[in-house]
Amino acid sequence: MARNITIQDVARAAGVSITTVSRALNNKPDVAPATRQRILEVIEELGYAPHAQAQNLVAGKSHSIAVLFPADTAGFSQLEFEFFLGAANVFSKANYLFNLIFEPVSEHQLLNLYRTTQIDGAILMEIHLQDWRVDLLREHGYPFVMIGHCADNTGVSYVDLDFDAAAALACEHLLKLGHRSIALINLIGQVRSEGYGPSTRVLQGYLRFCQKHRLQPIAADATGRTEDVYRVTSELLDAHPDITAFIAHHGSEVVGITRALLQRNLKLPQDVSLVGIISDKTAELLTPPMTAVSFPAFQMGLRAAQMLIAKLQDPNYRDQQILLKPRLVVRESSGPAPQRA
Amino acid sequence: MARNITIQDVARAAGVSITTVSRALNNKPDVAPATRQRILEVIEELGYAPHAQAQNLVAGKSHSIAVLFPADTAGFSQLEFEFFLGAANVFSKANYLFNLIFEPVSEHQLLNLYRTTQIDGAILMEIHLQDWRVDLLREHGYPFVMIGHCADNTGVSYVDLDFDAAAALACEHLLKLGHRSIALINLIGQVRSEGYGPSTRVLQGYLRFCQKHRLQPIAADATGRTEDVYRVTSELLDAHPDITAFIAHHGSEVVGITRALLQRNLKLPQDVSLVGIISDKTAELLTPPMTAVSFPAFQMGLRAAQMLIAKLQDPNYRDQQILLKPRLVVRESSGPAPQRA
DNA sequence: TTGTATGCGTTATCAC
DNA sequence: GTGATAACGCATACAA
Repeated sequence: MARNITIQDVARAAGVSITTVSRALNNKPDVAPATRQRILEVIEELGYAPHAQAQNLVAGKSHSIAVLFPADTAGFSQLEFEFFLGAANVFSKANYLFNLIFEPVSEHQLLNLYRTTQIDGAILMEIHLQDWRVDLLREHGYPFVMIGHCADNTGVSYVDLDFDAAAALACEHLLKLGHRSIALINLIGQVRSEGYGPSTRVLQGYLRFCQKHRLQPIAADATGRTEDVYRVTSELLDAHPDITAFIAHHGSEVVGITRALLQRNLKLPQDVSLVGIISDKTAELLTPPMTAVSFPAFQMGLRAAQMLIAKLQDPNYRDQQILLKPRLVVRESSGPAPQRA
Repeated sequence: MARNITIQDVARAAGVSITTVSRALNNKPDVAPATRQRILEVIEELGYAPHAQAQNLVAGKSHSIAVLFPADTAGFSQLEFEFFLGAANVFSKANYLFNLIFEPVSEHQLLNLYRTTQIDGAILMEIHLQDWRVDLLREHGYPFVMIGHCADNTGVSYVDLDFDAAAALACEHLLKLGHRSIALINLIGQVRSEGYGPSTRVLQGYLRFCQKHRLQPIAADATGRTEDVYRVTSELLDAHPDITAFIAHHGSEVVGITRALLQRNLKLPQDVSLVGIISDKTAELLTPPMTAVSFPAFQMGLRAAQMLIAKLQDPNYRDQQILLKPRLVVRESSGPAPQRA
């Protein structure tokens, strides 16, 4: 691997100063057409490309952003991938490098990402109602955007799905089908611990719906681990034989739930209905295709990235807080409530 | 957001020169314990962290690598995510930034990633038998590692699954169960075009197996799009009513195949067996859980990253070419061949 | 043990 | 139009 060509080499070869090369490179005026032409030819010939780090050093920017997605290895899935695709799409077009950070970061590490100018901004995922990362970055004035939202969102931008409404939407669909014993398996994991936004809001929406329609709430927590979901589902079925429907908060729960149903010879959707909050892709992958509140992860990643770029580049940017209305897609995992004894 | 603290500020506050600060920072000898102590205190107090870009500029490195995964939006799935997780795991520990590039790059763009020192190295995915990216980088001597492998792999490092053997393994399992009309739906897409490594090798392994055991090969190509797979599957079933088993090259095919079976009221595994080459996670998500050759994506991402780091840091590094032996996990989508008329 | 001076590859500010 | 020259923040050879 040969030494990298520098602007010096180009200048020398073109018989001009580096200043002029720089000007030609950055499409500045005040360069004679003939000179510019010659310089561009030399650049082409030498295969020169400006040293990004040096440019960044002068500009005081890194042209690189990070997506902080602390991954509970149990919980990853199709969904997160769609977030990344959406975001990467935008960043690549805006000429930003897109860094993915799966490891949970410490306070120190998070600040240092900015201080060292490794990143210009960040997208935070897996947001909790009280999230120290948000408080920290807000306090220091470092640019970031959330996928998700906190209890207190003053002065920050975010895009999130309205999980409260999503739960209600799923319940409503089931209620219309005649279900009155609807169980919710909620997601609480290692990363997604107590106070994890979506879990809290799904539960809230569910409980509110039950209260409003005088249904008995039947809810339980589980991690994304299949065995755990399986166990919790089984316990619920034991304790509440009248259950005719389940709501699955997350794709990772589906296996455990269906396995528990299968073991009791309960069929979807004849004996039990199941409604999820998952991506369309995943919903269609399942058998039967799953009735679900669409999780528009690609769009959310896209929007978040756009917001971050605007925040970094537009001095007049005003924070946006986008709460997406949920949309239900009826497929084949839900049906009329069965008549039981 | 306050201006960043620099080594100058630290030097001033500690009453020493920047050289001494630099020494203390990098754990060099020749710093009086008392001085070092004082400097570290100042650093702590000021919240100083060295400017990564400036360090990189001096060092001539970027401490950042890219994973090039040209994503056919149709084809993404669980699998790819596991690659990333495995790789990111290694990079984060080695203190490298992990860039994900989904957009297909041009020759120019690829070279420029290195020339501009945006990256020190790359992991190439979606490798074709003849892959211009590989030729280009090899020719220029830029460090990279492949997940996958080409026809000609001289002088490069890679990790790949032995797809040829994987196909044979799947066939063998089916043959033992009495199946003699085994159909293969192979994957050819936009990104995964003609000459895509895994597709070619799966087909090869399949054809060889058929020849060896005097089975009639029944193969067809399909993109990852569900409708396409569905159509192809249906056509195969029409043309070959004797088919009792399918091999699915990739997770994205499963929906289309099962849908076609469902429509004909063919049940898994009683009427038809289905064996995939997919990640364990995906296999277990399906109903029935799918008999499959495990795709150890996490491990492959991990190994590739380790190889790349070694290549970047160890001057004596010798290229490794790792072809993983496939492993079959029998689940519930395969069973004895049915007796037909 | 510590400090001075130079260079990494750019861009920007000034002269010419 | 063009070219010296000083930054950007750091590491390092060399001096002291």
